[in-house]
Amino acid sequence: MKHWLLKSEPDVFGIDALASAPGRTTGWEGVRNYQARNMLRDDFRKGDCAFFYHSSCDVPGVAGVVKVVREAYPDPTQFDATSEYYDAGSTRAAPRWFSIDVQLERRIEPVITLRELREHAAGALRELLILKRGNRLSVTPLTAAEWRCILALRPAAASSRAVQPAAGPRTRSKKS
DNA sequence: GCCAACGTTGGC
DNA sequence: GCCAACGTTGGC
Repeated sequence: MKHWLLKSEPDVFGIDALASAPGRTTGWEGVRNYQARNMLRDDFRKGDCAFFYHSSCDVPGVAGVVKVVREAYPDPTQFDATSEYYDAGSTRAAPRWFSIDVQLERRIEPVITLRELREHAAGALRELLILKRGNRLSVTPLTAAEWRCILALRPAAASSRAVQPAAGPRTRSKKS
């Protein structure tokens, strides 16, 4: 099983939108970068896990965990003349862009911020692609070790018997 | 709004 | 194939 990080702008489609989508599932549409397209088309497998990352917003960071529930298929928005992702140069016979479907596994609350990820930039997340200078790809792979390291920043409550809350002020009021 | 770092485009 | 111009991304 592979691990991924998928960026989305919460103003366009965020974790709230995914949580309220039918089946908590969405098509990952609108990717218009060839390198990202190649990964979606060739490398994503049913059952792969991905982080849902909020970008271009007040608090950039990892907002949830999703699972790939459908492998690559032609991105329908490329054929939709009313869509901002419309691509007149693409045909149904030879589609240029591809989507996958992902389902929300769990939210991560509070969001694991980019700042927080950077605290590990000299250590376990040294090679994490989104921390590399200038990496703007909206789809990037992670190693299993990177995946575990990030997940360990917000252990799932149900899976650990007595996780010590992080030291510091308790300002959270969210229920789990 | 700024700006660095990319990717894409198009002339040659 | 080269490369300058341009557009986009995305954090700050």
